[in-house]
Amino acid sequence: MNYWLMKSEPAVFSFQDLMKMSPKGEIWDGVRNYQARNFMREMKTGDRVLFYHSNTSPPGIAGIAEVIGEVQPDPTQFDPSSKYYDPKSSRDEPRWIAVRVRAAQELSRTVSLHELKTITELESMPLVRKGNRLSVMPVSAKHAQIIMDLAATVA
DNA sequence: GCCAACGTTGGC
DNA sequence: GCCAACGTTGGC
Repeated sequence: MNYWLMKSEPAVFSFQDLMKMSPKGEIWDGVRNYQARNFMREMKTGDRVLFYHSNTSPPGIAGIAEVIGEVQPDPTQFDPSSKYYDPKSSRDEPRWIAVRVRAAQELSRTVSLHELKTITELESMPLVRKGNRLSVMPVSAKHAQIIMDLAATVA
């Protein structure tokens, strides 16, 4: 079982929104970055996802989600009415993929980016590095555990 | 709203 | 293949 981090703007889709979708979860589509896509390809059922709220105040880890089902072609790439439509993609050779996730664990509090930046052991996390814009990234089991332990403590 | 960082596009 | 121009992300 591997850990990942995925970013979402809570004004668009929040962890609370995902919880409302239980137990079916929601398809995570619209990823249009090759590096992020390549990470998604490695996702397996049961993998855990740190659900990160971006573009909000404060940004931070809002909950834990879980990958369910296999990685699949992102249906929005074939839909001309979707803002994620990609005319260069084809059903024979889909360019983009999506994955279904569901809420797995509610955290007792959000762990803010600011707080993560104060933890020495998390210095090597891409997330806390300046200028990082990747929306999907792997997280080591050790880092994931540190973050979940943090969430269980009082801020 | 600002802007740094980064990815993509396309002319050459 | 280079790189300027442009668009997007996302913290602040």
